[in-house]
Amino acid sequence: MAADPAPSIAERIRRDLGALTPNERRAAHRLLADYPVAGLDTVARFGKAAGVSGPTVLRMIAKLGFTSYGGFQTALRAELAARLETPLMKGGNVAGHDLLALFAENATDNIRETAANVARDEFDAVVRLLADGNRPIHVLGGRFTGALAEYLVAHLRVLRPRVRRVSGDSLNWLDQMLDIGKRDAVVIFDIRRYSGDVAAFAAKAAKRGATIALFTDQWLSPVSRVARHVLPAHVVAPSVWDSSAGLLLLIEAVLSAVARELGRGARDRLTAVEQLRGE
Amino acid sequence: MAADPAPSIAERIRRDLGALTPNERRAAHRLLADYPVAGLDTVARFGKAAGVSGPTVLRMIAKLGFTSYGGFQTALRAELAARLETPLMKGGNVAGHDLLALFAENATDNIRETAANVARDEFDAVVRLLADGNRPIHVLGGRFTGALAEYLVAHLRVLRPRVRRVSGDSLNWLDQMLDIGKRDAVVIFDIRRYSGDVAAFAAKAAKRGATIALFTDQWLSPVSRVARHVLPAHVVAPSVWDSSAGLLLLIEAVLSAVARELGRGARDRLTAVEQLRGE
DNA sequence: TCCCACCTGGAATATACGTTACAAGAATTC
DNA sequence: GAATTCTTGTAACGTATATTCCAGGTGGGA
Repeated sequence: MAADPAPSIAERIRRDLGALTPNERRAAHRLLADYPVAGLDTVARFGKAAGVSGPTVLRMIAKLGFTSYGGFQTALRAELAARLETPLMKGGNVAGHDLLALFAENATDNIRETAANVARDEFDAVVRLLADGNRPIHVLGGRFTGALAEYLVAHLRVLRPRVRRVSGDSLNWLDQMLDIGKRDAVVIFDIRRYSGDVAAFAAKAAKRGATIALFTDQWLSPVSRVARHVLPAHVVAPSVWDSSAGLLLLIEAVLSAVARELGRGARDRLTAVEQLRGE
Repeated sequence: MAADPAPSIAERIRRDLGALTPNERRAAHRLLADYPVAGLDTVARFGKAAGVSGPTVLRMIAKLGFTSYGGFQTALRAELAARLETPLMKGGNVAGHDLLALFAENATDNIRETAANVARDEFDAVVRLLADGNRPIHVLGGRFTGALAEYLVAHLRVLRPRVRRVSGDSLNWLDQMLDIGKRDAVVIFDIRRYSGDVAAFAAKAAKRGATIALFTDQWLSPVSRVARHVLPAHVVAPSVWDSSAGLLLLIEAVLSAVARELGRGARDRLTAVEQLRGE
């Protein structure tokens, strides 16, 4: 009930995320995505789950201010105990059998969780990346996330030039890979079940030196291992499929922030586009 | 979600409590009292907290059917992860009112308003329309809503045949109009600023006798005049553009309802598709 | 009262684990 | 393009930990 005065470990991670090295950040993301269970495992298994080595995990822990892994785990356990103490029954089922109301409730949960778990540094970094008008942007989505990729592209194109959606089937992707180099940014959408094709594309792009930003679910697509920035959304839904509400939140918030970052330049461009359309 | 079929560790303890020796029982009670955190500590500390020795703890664990303390802890962690998966604020509230939090709040508002204002009869009618597998479906979106159209199509295609997205620019639409007749259903996405092209397409399709379902904003696109069913969403956002969160809610809820309506048929189709993909 | 079966914890042991040192590689700066 | 700093994983190390063994203790039955 009462907000703890001392910053929780999760908060500390989000705050210090900027001071971490890329692989350390990967480990931190893994912890946030599977919080706090991932941290209760052994160093070796924790590292393996995050795709980094044990020492990297320990360095991450050290930068958070813990002198030993044991102390870190003790803190996690204490936090967990405090949390589990308060009954976690979330207010009884108000939804009843109204499907729409049920979905609305679920979507708001996902959105709240997503907003709470995204590291602000990562968010800002992605915004800066997309707001760099000189840097070419390539956006790729999977089967269902392709629509989200299109959503992002349709809006981003209005704000800035050099935005391209990587489209067609996976065989054509490779052709489009030729244009990707060190200065390019690649935005990937990938939620479970993760697409092998998308992961392969991301890996190749990373190898070519491109900066990769990943929109994924809370369990993190394997692409997270090669991604420079990761924005995880909660996606669980009472349905056959997961819900994209959290991802959409991230996209819309990023777009708005990019527009603000670009300022007047984007506005001019926006009105110019409108004018062209009007004719 | 679904209650796990395997008995939880806590249940196992309660069941086997009679078979335990007095001190083993003390350890078991300690675990139940501080579940599952106590069991994630070291054997020595666990024992000390319960007032018994390490070996006693291990014998207790062994009687529960675990061959090693490590295995026991792994089981506890797995159980904990499953339990925490259900929405539950991770790591407390995020400090400060940042952009993401602002958007999250706004999105939840939109979603709540949308759910409150959609007529349930209309919702059900749209679901029945889309669940009619014999009726061809044509889906059309505007510049920004095109992505939402694609989202709907990508999912609906898995559930049923005869789903087509009306794509390309507005000149090509007319060609695709030829296939549309009295038995066809046309799904239109249109939010402000409303597209004249889309409205024209909808009017023509209506004239040909097609049944039109419209996803729009709270002020209603002019298409609503020719539409048979209208689902309005709230879209206001603190940004350059409106938010599609409410529309996405409607889409996902409709999809889930259609899946339920189609029942086993859709499931079979869904698994068949997955199998094809697997090859 | 003695005996026996069963608990129980202390101490020894083997192992898994956290930790540290180091060298190779990547990124950055001049 | 070269030099330097930063980043990262491998391998060796020492320690904390789980595990085993055994002796002391306890309670119940003849």
